Amino acid sequence: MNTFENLIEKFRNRNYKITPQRLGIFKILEGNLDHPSAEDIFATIKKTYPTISFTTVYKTLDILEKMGEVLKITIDDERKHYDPNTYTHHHIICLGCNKISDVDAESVNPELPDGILQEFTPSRYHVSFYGTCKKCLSKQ
Amino acid sequence: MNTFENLIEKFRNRNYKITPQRLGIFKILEGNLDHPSAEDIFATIKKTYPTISFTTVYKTLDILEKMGEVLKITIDDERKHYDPNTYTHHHIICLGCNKISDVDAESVNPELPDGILQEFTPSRYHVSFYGTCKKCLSKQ
DNA sequence: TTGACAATTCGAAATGATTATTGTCTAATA
DNA sequence: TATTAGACAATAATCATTTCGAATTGTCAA
Repeated sequence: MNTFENLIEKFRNRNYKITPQRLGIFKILEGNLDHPSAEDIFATIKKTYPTISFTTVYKTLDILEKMGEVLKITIDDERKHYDPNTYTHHHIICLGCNKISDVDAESVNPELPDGILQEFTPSRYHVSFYGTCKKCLSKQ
Repeated sequence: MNTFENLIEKFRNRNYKITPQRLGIFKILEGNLDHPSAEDIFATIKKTYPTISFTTVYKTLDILEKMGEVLKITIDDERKHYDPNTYTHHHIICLGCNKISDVDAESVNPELPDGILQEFTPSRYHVSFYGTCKKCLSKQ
């Protein structure tokens, strides 16, 4: 995702107001590799703005998603996660601790068979790898 | 997934009772390539068993999932879908009509870079291709 | 700097998917 | 036949997410 300043600029251009709550959310997301859920973000920002509401968090994330500045990822059964890294990339999910990590796109190269390409025009794809991380493996 | 008869056998072996409701659900799932949601299944079986409850549908699907006879797929933001095809395979999702279709696994071969393989042991993976199907493409 | 106004906030209540609980019924077994 | 475990439907509960209305606050032009 863009830098903090970049996002402010983009919000201004679209006539979205810059509020301290939104700045707080931008700050949490900037460079964040943890794939936080809405609740994670809410919990974090509550430390700085104890009065912020869940609604504000959801609305801001919604705007960011529609602007293409964050990805809403649907790989967890329980809740959605947000990823400020909008470059094409993939995820590995540890079935032990549920931690989600990034995988660069270049190395992963799934292919669609010709037969399907005649019926379907792909615009993007996403790969989810499920398995066990080193830490969880050693615990077993 | 197994055939209808096969499932009955497996249920018997685990001392799960064979009820007409469950048979109805088995029948709906057998060979089903539509990736129905719990609600889809509920709506269909309601035609045969108007008194069946949502709970029964969820419980049966839950048992089937735990037995490894159906996959619960989490690619739709809104709800979960169930897939009786438990062989490793992938999905294409049309962004126009939301239709989900299968892609055989053999042709798709995503790879994890070595660096990650040292930190993470994958057990399975799933690829979601997003795009537009022929029908929706012609409508544009 | 101020004032007006639309955008934004908050909190409560609503929603929709899913899960848990409960009392009743049924079928298998002793 | 009596006992009992499991399955049923209905209902209530839960949990993430959305919606709503009223109060508040950035923003911009005067």
